[in-house]
Amino acid sequence: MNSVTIKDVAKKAGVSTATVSRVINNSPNVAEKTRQRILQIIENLGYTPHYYAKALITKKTYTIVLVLPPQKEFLYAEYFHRMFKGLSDIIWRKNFNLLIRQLTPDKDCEEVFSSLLADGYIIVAPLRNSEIIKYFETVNIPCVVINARPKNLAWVDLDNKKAGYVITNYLVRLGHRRILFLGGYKESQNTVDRLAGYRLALKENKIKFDENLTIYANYDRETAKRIIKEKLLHKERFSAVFACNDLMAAGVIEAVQEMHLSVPTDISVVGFDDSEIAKNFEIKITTYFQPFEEMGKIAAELLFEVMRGKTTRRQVLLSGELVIRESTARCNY
Amino acid sequence: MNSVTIKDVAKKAGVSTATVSRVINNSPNVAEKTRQRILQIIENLGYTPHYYAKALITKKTYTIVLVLPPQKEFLYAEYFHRMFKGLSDIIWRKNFNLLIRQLTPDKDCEEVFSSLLADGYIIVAPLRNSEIIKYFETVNIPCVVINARPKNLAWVDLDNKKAGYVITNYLVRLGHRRILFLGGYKESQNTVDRLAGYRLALKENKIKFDENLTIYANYDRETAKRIIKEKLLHKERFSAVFACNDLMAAGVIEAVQEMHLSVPTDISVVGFDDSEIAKNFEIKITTYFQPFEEMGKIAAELLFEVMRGKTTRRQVLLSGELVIRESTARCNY
DNA sequence: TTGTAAAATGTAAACGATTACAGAAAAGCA
DNA sequence: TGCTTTTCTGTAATCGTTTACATTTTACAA
Repeated sequence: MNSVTIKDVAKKAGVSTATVSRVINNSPNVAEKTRQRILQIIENLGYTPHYYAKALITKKTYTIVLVLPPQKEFLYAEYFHRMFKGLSDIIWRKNFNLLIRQLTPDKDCEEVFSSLLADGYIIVAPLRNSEIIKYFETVNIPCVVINARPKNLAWVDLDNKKAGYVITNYLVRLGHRRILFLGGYKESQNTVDRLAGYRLALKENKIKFDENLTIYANYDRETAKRIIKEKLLHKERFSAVFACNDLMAAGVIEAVQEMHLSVPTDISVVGFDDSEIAKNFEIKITTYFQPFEEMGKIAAELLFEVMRGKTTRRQVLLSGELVIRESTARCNY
Repeated sequence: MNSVTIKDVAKKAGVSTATVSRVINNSPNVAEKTRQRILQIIENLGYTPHYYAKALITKKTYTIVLVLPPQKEFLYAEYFHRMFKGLSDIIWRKNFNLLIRQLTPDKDCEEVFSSLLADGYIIVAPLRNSEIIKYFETVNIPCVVINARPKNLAWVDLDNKKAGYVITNYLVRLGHRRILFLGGYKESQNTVDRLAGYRLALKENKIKFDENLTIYANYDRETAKRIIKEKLLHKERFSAVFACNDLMAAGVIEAVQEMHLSVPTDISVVGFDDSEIAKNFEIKITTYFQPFEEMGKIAAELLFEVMRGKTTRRQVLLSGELVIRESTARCNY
């Protein structure tokens, strides 16, 4: 590999490695003439310091690890990519390296991390009761969590309750009273919080909460489709669906259409995320924009703050925005 | 960070660091009793070897660098994610680290790489005349290139000429004779090769190549839309469009519809990539599936072969597959 | 010219591991 | 028992840097 070392440079320049090291690190105490000469030699030899050797002694790796949750689909998910864009921008701009690691369900996290040297960690959407969070809560290594809110760590997250509230309120103002809440996983914190917002909005509008109108489809399009079809078959009455992602919203629309009803005339549908499918589906889907890119960006910035020791637990709650498209309309009964 | 070192273990066990090192590395020459005792102590102390120190001496980093081209949009692109999935699967399974780096237009590549120690590199879609390729062609560091075909390096790529041929042939067999070729960038090798396939198919079918039917829209949806509208306004005659990605195909469909024509009745449209938009667009788009995930997977496997010194320039050409959906039909005039 | 302070450079230990070589302990054998 | 062979363990150099401290060189004043 890169086999020219500081010693080669030193020898060629007729100085000690210490001096070379000093010019590399811009130490002030080195004669201008020497500095120029050494710089020239470095250039000629094509020398670059050995990252690991340097890290070994300075204990700075200039590496950030991005830790992803173990779900297989995660790497395909659009929100991940948008977040990644935000993150990487900041990290690369600072000339840090970015190392990615997806957790596996089996592997003990400590084993993975203690051998994965880095200056900081960004942990994305950890599972509930995830080992990693516990690990980072104890070890005092700089880290920032995205989409989870551990008490003692820095994090950035979407205000899901507010989002649920905004969406529901919007539908209510369109005249809808029987709004079906279509969650992801029942235990997913995102879903739980959005449901809370949904219920709050209902309450404020004096609409009674109906348990039959809360169902879960694991963020999966096909599941959503199946469930909604069943509901319609069983004559469950609702005039609007609030789906916890756009994929499920698409499934809902398909289901409605296959039951010979129409969106939005008969049933209004709202998605979540503002992903590509919402923009391009045959009926453009009304949805709630999540600022993923900004989340990534903020997480990275926050991490650098944590690494500088400025803070260890600044916690940032972001808002998204309702994007109204074609899948929602006034309730007409 | 992880501050328990091999010395701590050695001291606690009352042996030398050499012995501890031997048990860590499963050297056979260590008494079973000692091994067990040391293993126990390692466990208790939560010791893990320092990655960088180890790398420094063994010259193995267990790290692969994924090098991305400098286009900003790249990180958003769906094909990147699919590829990434294929890659990362293999790399993580082998317990290697995956480091991602996007090139910047300004930064000199050598500077970036010589300080970025790793065992191997995967270079994705390098720009024509890219510095990196030249660099890797000279330095003899294990690497594999995706979507480019440098003579002296290992690579994996799609057979774009064949793809162009297959698509064009399909359209011809539907009765289309005036097929508009909508390329990405004029200089992009992908576009060039697909165009070659297109021309070959025309030739074999005795259809004269018409220069006016070859245009470029930079892989951009809006540009495609604008250009097609213009063509239609100027009464350019064509019954089918072969677009070099699905995004442009979507733009084409929009243009056609806005000119009060219909897809596929009046004009057939074929996209490329088989991305989400092709599956979900209001008219499901006929397209050419690119096996991105497989490409990533093969690239990673190939890289490991190269690293083992088995080969340095195995070159793999993959085929995709035509996916017929709703945007194409028989030519009816 | 000499003395002193400041600036430049060198020496050597350290970072946390591995490993060739040497030395000690154990085992095998007569 | 003593000698040889095998197995186990320790010593110390090494990887490529940085940096505290020591030393040399330079600059300047008297």
